[in-house]
Amino acid sequence: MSTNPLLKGSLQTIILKLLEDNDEMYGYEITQKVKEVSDGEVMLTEGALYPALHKLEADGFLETFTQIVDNRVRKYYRLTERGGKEVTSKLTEARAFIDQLQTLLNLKPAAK
Amino acid sequence: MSTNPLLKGSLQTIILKLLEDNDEMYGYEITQKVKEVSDGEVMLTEGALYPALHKLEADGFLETFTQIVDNRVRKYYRLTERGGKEVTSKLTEARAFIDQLQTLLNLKPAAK
DNA sequence: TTTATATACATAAGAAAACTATGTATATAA
DNA sequence: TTATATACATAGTTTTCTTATGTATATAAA
Repeated sequence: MSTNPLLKGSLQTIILKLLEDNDEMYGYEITQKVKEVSDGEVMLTEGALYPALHKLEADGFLETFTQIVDNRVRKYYRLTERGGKEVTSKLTEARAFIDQLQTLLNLKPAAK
Repeated sequence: MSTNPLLKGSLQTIILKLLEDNDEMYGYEITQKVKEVSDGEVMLTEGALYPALHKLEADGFLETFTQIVDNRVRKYYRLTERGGKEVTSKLTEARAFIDQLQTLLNLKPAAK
C-alpha cells in the first residue's frame, strides 16, 4: 500500500483513525490525506483501500452514504458506534506493536 | 506470530537483527529470545519462524550448520555478508515504517 | 480536437506472510 | 506413563497487499 511494504497490517487502523479525526471522508479523499500527512511517502492504492473500506463496513465499523459532486459519485464513510470503540482498541494495539518492535529491534530512543 | 497480529511483516527484520547481535542462533533459541526480550508478549510460532528462516537462507542472507546436543539436532543460523547488509537496510526501513505509522496515527510523543 | 491528468468508484488475479494444525523425535519432570 | 520442554519441519488455509484492469466524468494541455 505504500513505498514502504512494511506498512502492512496497519491500513485498517489508519483508516479508522482518519475517520475519527475527520468525521466523514470518501475514498479518494483518504488517499490524498494519507499522501499529504505522510509528506508523499505513503501512497495508498485503490486495490488496497477499497477492499479495506468494504471490509470495515461489512464488519459494522463504518457506514456509508453517497453524494453526487460535479456529476461524479462520492461514497462517504463515517464511523459507527462500534467503529468508534474499534479505533480505541486498534490504537492501543498499534502502540503496543510499535513498542514491541522498537524493543526487539533495539530502536528505543532512550530509557526514561 | 504473536499476541499482537500487527507484528506482521517484521519477522524477517527481527530475525536478522537478533543474528546481528548474537552471531549464531538456532530456531528454538530465537523463539525463546524473542519471548524473553518482549517480556512474554511476543510468542513466535514455528509455523511462522521456520519458513521465514528457510526463506532468508534461500535468499542468501543466512547460512547454516548443524550440531547434535543431547541427541537432538540443532540447526544454527548466521548472517552471510549479504545478510549483514540486509540488516542495515531492513532496520532503516523499520525506522521509516515506525515513523510513518506514528505520524499517520498521531502517536508522536512530542515535537522536537 | 485529441490526449493526458485528475477525480472517483470497483474488482480480479496473484503473491507474500502469517496462523493453525499436524508430524517426527528425544529428554526430563511429575 | 503422562505431560512438558526441547528441536526440527511441512501442509492447508486465511489475511492482506500489489498489480492490473475496467468504467466514467472534468479539465487542462498540446
